[in-house]
Amino acid sequence: MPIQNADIAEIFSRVANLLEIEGANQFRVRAYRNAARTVGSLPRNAADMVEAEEDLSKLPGIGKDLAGKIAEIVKTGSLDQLEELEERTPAELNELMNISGLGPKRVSALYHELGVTNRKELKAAAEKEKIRDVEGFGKKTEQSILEELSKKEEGEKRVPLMQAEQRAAPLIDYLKNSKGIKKITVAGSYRRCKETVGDLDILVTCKKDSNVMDRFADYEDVEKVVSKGSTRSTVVLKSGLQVDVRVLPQVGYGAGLHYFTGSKAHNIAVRKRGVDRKFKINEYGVFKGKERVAGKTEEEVYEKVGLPYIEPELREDRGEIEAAEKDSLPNLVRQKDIRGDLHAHTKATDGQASLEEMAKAAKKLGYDYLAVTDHSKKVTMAKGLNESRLADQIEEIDRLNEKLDDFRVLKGIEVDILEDGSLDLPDDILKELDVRVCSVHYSQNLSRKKQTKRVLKAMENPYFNILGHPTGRIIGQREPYEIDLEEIMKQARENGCFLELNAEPDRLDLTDTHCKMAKEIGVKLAISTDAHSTASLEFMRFGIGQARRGWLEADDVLNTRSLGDLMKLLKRA
DNA sequence: GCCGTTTTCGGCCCGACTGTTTTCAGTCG
Repeated sequence: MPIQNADIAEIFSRVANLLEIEGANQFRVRAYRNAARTVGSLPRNAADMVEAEEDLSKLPGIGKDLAGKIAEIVKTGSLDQLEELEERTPAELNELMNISGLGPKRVSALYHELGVTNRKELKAAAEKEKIRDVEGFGKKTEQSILEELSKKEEGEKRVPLMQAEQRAAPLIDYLKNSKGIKKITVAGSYRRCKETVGDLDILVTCKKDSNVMDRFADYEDVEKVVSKGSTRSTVVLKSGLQVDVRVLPQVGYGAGLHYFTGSKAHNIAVRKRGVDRKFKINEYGVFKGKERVAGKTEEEVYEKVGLPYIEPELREDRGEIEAAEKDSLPNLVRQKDIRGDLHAHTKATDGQASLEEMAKAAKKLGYDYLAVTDHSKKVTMAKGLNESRLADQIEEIDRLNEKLDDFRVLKGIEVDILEDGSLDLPDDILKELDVRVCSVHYSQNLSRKKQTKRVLKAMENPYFNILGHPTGRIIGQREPYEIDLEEIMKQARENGCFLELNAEPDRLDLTDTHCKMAKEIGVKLAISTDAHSTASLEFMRFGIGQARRGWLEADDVLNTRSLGDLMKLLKRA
């Protein structure tokens, strides 16, 4: 299998960690971290770019040296430099860096003073009370290391955005009732609509005598108060989610909001522009010397560094600064651009609501159309439809459409793509439909080559419209299946097919970088909820967030089209 | 290691909180 961008990112990240433990120049370390991030979120395969002999040193933060290293990794699958580093410094130390409270200096000290190289040895050293004797450590640090180690070793503690929403809402309501509260906002990756959220950053402006910090620490769902100060406090909730509250002065609210919305990489890039213009930018404002010259709004902050306002979803330092500079930022798709939903289930298969209930709920959301796309027969677990039951549903939809004003239920199916690339229902029934979402549900573990071939074959069918949940991943539960999306997207564009951005919060399939890839290739996406109930039609907002993170504009999205235009686009050939 | 309407060398974002100190290093975001 060709080297993936994530593999390259992982190697650079390990190099950065080991260099840092060895005490290398911090800016050199940062260069590797930046490279890991840049390559990891590249909308194209770096391996293909190397193959095509493109100049990788044109990428931001990638110079001649790192470009050469990327090529080396692509060609050999490894990096000599990393192997040399690992001969000097145990690779296992990487895992110790993930323990909260341990950074490069402490990991290095533990290794050199006590010979600790992994969690097990660290635990033994802590239990024998050896850590407290190392310079710079003490009893408390030793104790907190033991606490961290006793936690279940979870790789990633990030939670899906929807879960974060559910934790945030009651906490915000509670904090609003503190004394002297003026404004309260959730910033961080939550505001950037990232698919998963590592912690909640809550910003507060309030009067001087507010009790918000005390109240925060007393919140009933708090498991542990990590730190508590007058402007910043951190707790861990019983669910394991970390929450930070920061108190900001009103005059610098925009600067604070900008600062705590991040991303870190975006902030660094903006602050650097500030330095170039002799400004200092921090969470309190934009300063010239000691004088605050801006910061009441985010717009002011951008204006001072010579940029137009940049939407939170774009703030990842993935080219948005450069685009802003050239005044070529995308005009991001909005919820109100969406005219309908193209993937929904009913009671006929595994949905919870009737056809009519689903249609009425969609109409209530202001849509013009809803495609009913129940499963096909292969999905027996969900009582998938065979030819005759689908024919019955088609008639039922005709009858319903006669009753509905200004709204159209589209006849559809979520038809399985079988292992040989054929579709699970014959053409003579598929041709009776308005829209066919084609999905892989079985044989997900084929090789990359076979899986890609399977979907490419399916797209040859003239009734193939939209590839449903294109990678099959379920966040935190199921890895995406191996598939060459770049090739699929190019073929989809040629064949007049589309890909779905499944808005279900545990799927969000495609990712933000996939969306950007689709835009660059020129294939349109359908943002669809895959709703199995009337309530889940509202998952559209998560899909919109993801699409915005992928730089999509209304024109890049299939279901921003009027019914008439949509029907034309769905007719292939 | 990267990068350049101040620069091809000398810079590289900024502040809060904690614990171990006795003025600050380390970590985190």
